[in-house]
Amino acid sequence: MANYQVQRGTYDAYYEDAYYIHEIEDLLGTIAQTYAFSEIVTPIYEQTELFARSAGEGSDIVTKEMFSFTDRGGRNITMRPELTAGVIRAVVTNKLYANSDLPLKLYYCGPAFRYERPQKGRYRQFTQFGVECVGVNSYLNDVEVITLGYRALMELGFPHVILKINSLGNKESRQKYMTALREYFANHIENMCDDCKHRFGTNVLRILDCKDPDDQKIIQDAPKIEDYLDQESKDYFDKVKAMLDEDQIPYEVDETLVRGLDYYSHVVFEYHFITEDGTSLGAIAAGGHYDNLVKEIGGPELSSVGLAIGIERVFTLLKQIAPERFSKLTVPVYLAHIGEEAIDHTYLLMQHLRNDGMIECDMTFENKNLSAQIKIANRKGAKLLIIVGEDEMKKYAYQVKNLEEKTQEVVEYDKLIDYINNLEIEY
RNA sequence: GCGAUUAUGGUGAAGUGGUUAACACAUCUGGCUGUGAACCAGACACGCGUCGGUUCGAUUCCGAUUAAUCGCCCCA
Repeated sequence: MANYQVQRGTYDAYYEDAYYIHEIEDLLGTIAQTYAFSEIVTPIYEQTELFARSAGEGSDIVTKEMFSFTDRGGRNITMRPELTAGVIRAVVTNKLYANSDLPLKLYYCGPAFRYERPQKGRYRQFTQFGVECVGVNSYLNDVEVITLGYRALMELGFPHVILKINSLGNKESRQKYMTALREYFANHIENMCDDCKHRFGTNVLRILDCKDPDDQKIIQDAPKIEDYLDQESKDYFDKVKAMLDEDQIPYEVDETLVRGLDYYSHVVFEYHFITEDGTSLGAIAAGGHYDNLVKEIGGPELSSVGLAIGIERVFTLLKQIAPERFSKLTVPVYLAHIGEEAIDHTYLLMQHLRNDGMIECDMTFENKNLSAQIKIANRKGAKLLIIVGEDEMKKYAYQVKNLEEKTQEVVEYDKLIDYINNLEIEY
């Protein structure tokens, strides 16, 4: 007999987990809607080329983390490693920019795939929620997205969130800065760690993130992005910061924040959360401004700003800091029958409650004795137990027992739904 | 892709180179066929992640493999 197991880096969600993950996604969707973003659903796979172009040929995502395959028609296919590229592709394919008021404000939620070493809050199939604002015409678009992310995390129940922001400047500023960095590190790279040597070739900016203490000393004296931003880039960043201040969104500027995707420019940001016992899952959400992606993918020149939230990371952390929020799911009303003859009658009564009263209820179809049924009701967390026996069937009036207060009274068939609704049971 | 730790039932877990793999919780049955407790008597791993090896014999030793967790890389 084959012994199947869940694939590495994937997981099954059921019962409370499935329910609350959905609740988190719904809440995020609602918040995005209040910011006037509308949902977009795009395919889970796209042609490989799309991701190779958008994420950057040299990025780790492209070089070693993609789930790629050739389909039966010989096409090169990749399971999306992130959703932005697909969303922008959809915008271009459907020419959404042509007949809508800009900017386009879209949100998405769905699975993404990266072939990585799994860790806590980090899976090979994971869920991203995010927003994209395509065709920005004001620094306020950036502010709006950053704020949306911050408010969303607060709304989800994080007691505090560290928002880090930085500016990579426009394309020219960024180019100049990267050249300066390359020149600077060229003289030091010999003495730096292997990872940095690798980054030197692929993405110099990433060297700034290095945690090696010896490298840190070298990095401290490296050119600062601030000095390479041209006036336009500086003004842009200043205006963003000023408005965040105005709107009382706390942030800290982190000059080493560069992000891994090649398409970012101007403002980039990350949201971090550290629990009291020091657990950090890295960024729980992150995003940035990008100027060239739409054009790169075949559309007009449109600047955009976007943000992605890692659902699994959010859920893992929230469960750790506020487990009481994710309480056991219950069935509020349970029906019990006495004697085999009462089962069918009870079933019809249950259907009446469900269909005419939208009352969540359940019963067993087995002929069990009453105490066994009470036990099941308790296990399911029922607040109310309706007992159907010989007498009750004759009179169409039932014993309704409040399992918490241990009280009991007789309620007639016609009044049952109102009776239950008036109790205002908390689900 | 690199390094480290771990792996026993539905759950928490103890344990040993050799007859029946503790204990607890949960679950099921009966004592108790109209009311949630307690109690009593039973049941519940033909198996110790998987596959090989050493051995007269392995869950226990060795190897490989798979998975989880942690660190790195990277990222949500």
